[in-house]
Amino acid sequence: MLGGMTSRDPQAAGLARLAGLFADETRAACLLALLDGRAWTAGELARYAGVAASTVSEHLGKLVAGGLLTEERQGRHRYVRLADARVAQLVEDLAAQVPAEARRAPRGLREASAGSAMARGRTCYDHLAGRLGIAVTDAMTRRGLLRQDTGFALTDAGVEWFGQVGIPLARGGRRPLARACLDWTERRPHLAGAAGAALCRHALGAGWCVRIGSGRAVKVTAVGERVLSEVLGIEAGDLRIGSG
Amino acid sequence: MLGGMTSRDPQAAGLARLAGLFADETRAACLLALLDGRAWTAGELARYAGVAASTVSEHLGKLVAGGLLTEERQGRHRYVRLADARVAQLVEDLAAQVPAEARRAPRGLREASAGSAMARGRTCYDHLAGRLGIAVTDAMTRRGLLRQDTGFALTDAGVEWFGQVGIPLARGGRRPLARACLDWTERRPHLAGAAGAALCRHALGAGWCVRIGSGRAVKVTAVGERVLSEVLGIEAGDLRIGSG
DNA sequence: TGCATCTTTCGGTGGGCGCCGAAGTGTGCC
DNA sequence: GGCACACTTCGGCGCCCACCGAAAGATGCA
Repeated sequence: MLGGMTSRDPQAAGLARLAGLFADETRAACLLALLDGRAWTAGELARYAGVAASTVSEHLGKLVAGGLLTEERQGRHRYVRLADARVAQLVEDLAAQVPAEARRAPRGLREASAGSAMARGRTCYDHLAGRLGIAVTDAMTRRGLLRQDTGFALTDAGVEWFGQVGIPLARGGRRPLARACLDWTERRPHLAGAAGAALCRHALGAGWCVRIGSGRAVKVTAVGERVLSEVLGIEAGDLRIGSG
Repeated sequence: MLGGMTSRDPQAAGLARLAGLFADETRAACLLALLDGRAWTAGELARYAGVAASTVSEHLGKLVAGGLLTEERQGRHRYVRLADARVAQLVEDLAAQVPAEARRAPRGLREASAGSAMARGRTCYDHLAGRLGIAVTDAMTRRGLLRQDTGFALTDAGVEWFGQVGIPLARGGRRPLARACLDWTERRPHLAGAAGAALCRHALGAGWCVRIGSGRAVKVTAVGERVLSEVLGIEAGDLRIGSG
């Protein structure tokens, strides 16, 4: 539309341009893959998306130019990652609005197994998601550390809890401390924001859970089961609610 | 890409399809116009967007089919509106991410005057925005009715305040009571969600403010100034902060 | 019934863009 | 130096889609 002309409505033009970055299946697949919060090389994304390397190279150029990704060159590799938490949130928000029809039962055994592991626990950019994320969020709400009835915020007891457990909360940053992330497999909100990121970082650092393979899936360790039971009252059964 | 073939990644395909609905300047302009929360006819949108009626007709068909709009036929008119608050939120979220470069000083005097009125106060789907929305949100935070330091939620005092002022809060619905909406002119969060909608509805119903013309802009009345001063301690000057 | 208004359908046109393979550039390794 | 590898650039192809005007369909009004 409107060839080289300047646009009549800059806001609409900007919105259309931004949305256009998501409006291609290959680019969308890349963005969803990058939602694991880590850096991927161009070649990995090309294989993942099933297109030629040259194709993904052009896509990454657009995504970087559009501010959605940042890149880091290391030798002959081009690493890209989501630019920041706001971009991750945008991807999540859009993905959460995708009509449910798009979810389809996995085909093979391997795929089904991987899907099940993902459903149990995974990271969503920088916080915990899946049934693990929900269990943590619910437990915090049950114990009065988080309130979801009038919005979504940590309580004073919740802030204190982070200190007691030994997780430092960086307050004062521009990022909200607590925010709801609506996951697209479980359809329930779970803890995101600076507190969610700190919790996830600590959980991985302290060995409460470990990453499975190279993907987003995480698994609660024996240590993790004990600690989660102690500090939040989460029992192992709570992680298996709704099919295993 | 991938002609009639079924897609390899349904999630990515769904995301791309959804984003594609926003990825056209004319459709984006329609969605932004509809962010006033009211129903527009196809002809109004065509004139607004500056395209032929036949063109907008096709666009509306796609937006309705995609679930972003609902339509209501009345005689020879086709009224469309945003499907629900979730869609409105999605439009807001995307618009808020548009790089600031897209905002440009208005050209004519008429346009500048309209822009100024919009900046002072307006509705954003179903809640108050602009400097009015910010003033209300800040005042509620200052008075301990809303907490933004650990997330975004009404406090118990805030829930009580709604009752005292005579604004019924429909709790228990699936929609969160309080939610932050990041406006794209003021770059600060203001109150959205069920409570924000109830407050806006009451403010218009009780004559605290009135709509200006046919657009989104609203103006605080004399009654409104008095009431806002009484119940939230907002003085008239608070609405003029940051250029008038 | 006849006319005006709002909307939709259809055919045609042009441009944008996603895709690929081949060739080119830069880097690491032996 | 020479080879392998990761990525980029380029040319070309084909499809999709936003656009318009003309004509048809639907509705309200006189």
